[in-house]
Amino acid sequence: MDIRWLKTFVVAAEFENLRKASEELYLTQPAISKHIKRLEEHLQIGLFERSGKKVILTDAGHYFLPFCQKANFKL
Amino acid sequence: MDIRWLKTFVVAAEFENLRKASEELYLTQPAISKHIKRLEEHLQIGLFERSGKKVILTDAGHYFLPFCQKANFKL
DNA sequence: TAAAAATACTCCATAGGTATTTTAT
DNA sequence: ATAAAATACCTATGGAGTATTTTTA
Repeated sequence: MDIRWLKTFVVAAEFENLRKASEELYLTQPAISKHIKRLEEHLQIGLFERSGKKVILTDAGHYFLPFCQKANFKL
Repeated sequence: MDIRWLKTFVVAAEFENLRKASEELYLTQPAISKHIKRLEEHLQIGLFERSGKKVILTDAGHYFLPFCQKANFKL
């Protein structure tokens, strides 16, 4: 698992908007989608609820977020 | 950067022996060598001193190890 | 000379991109 | 209609393996 997936998750969760996250991280929107998807698969947890063009944190996502923020990814 | 590189570093550092680390992690010895090499490149820090068939932690490696052990890699 | 690490190579998986499609507003 | 996310496809990189070479103890 790539540590950058976590950074992507944090930014995406803070914006609750993948396109904005992609700009923040200098990546494309599809790249962000894939990071999130692979993180969810890896953890076997749904982090975002998709309802069309909205993306909102699930309960699990809310639980996981501060843990990731704290880790801070200085590596 | 793959989070498994860190796990590999911890095990390799504890054994100071890449072959043993490879057995512990169910990987091959060349795979371990590459993990370490890429982690060093990524961090731009030498973690092990190579003197032929010995592999010993550098000062930086000693400094970095407890940080990685603490992180624990539950993800 | 035996054992440990590094290197060369091959194969396959995945990261990231562009282009496109889907869908909710 | 517009804008956001997902999907399809492509290329390049990297991960892990086997086989081999290097090195020193």
